[in-house]
Amino acid sequence: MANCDGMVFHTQIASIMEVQANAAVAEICKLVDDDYAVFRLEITQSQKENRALRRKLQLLEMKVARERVLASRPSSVKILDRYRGMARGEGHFTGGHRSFVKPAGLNPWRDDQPITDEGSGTSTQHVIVIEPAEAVGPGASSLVKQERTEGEDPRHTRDIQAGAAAGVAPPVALEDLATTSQPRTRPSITEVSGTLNDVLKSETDTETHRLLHTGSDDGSDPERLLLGRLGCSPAPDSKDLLYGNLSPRIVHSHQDSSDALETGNDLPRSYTTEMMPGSMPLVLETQTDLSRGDWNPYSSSVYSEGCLDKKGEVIVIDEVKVEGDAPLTCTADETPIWEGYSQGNTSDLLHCRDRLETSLNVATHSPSHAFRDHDPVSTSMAPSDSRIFFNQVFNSDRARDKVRGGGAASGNSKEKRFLCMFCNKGFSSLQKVEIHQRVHTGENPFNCTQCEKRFSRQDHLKRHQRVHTGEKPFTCPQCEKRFSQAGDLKRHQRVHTGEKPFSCT
DNA sequence: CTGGGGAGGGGGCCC
DNA sequence: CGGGCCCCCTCCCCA
Repeated sequence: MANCDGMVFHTQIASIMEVQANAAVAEICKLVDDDYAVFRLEITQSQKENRALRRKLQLLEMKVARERVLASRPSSVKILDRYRGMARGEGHFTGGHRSFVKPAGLNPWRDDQPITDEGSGTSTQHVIVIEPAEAVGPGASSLVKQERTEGEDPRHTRDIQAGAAAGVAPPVALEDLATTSQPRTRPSITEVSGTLNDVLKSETDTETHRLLHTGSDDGSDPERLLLGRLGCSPAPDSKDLLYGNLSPRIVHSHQDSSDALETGNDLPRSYTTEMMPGSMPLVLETQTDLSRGDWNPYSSSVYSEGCLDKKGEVIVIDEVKVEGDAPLTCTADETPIWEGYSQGNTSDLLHCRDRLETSLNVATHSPSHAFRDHDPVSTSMAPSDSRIFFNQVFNSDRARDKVRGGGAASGNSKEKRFLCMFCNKGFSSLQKVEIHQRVHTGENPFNCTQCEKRFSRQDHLKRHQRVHTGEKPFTCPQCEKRFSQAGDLKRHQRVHTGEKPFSCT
């Protein structure tokens, strides 16, 4: 019985001890957890303070370094100052700039100063610095970004700078980048932009990619610039239409300076052909250069954009401004009599044209001389010259015939102030040049209701419609034969007269 | 080969 | 100045 009681007693003792032990463990755990939380909080706060102090230290060092550079290299500081202005939204670059990734090792103020969080791995810095570029358009981008990546994130930087250089990305808001950036577990981007306050203000635990983007380099690629918008390819042989010195022709466009430098004097074909209003179809949005006279005041407003040509010599121009005189051009089969003449020199140009007229047996007593002396158009082109250009454009036997013989050779009696924007040929009235330009545009606004044929001129349509009506108003007095065209009758009458005006030489 | 028909492009004149 | 008309030259095609 006593043994039984002892057993019960021991069991109760053990139970009590177990309960007490569990309570003690629980209490200990609770204490540990609380202390741990407190310690973690303190550690976190210390880390924050540590980061803040580090950044302040680095910014002070940056400031010192920048002032040091200011004393030694004013241009660099100018860049930085402009960049700071951009960071504050105070302005924009007036000139072209080119951005590149500056190696971290070349960073004058960040050497050996990687901003790293505690325990982070290797860090790299990508600093994109703005440098002046010679010929980049006003829309050139300016991108200043200092990025610390953990481990590696060079692709991000490359993407940003590539986008900026290619101009594919519009000016990007900082928040947009923040929303698209990958979430991270710790702050990893440090932005160095603008004033010290700006930087300090950016020190938050939120993760942001801050990007200063003041514009897009939308003109870095001349090929895309020229051709992309209108979807046309440059004429593969358009260069063959050109002769002489092309350099005086200047095209202002959004062209990357590097490309321009690479091409050197050998301008892109599309540009050079664009600069030849007399040789190629032109599409100009602006033609305000008075050095060329008041030629073609109409056409520039008619065809504001597009690409067209009868023989596929497609030229597309988007916002070009032409300076200097219109150069003479010549096809390969023409005698390059003006070769060596300096473009842009009016006297040379006129001299050249005199030789042209002489060499082509064009009547030099034509009013084009007086025309040349009094009309500003003369500085660019005379009608007799324009025929040459027309020939160059189409390079066809038909065009050559027009140059050698009749056609427009007879019409210099009136002042031809209206020049075709495609071939520079002069016309006496706006209507005439309008009609003529349909040759180049292929526009046939007059269509026959009977056969769906289309014509560029109303009188041609009317003449054609005699085919359907059977009307033949021209009757031969000798044989009573009837013709629908007066010219046909005249030609026919030579059968009776025996006149053969064309003899083989 | 020649003549004829149809058409394209340009210039001039008149209203 | 624009529209219409006429004239001219030329080319292409066909019978």
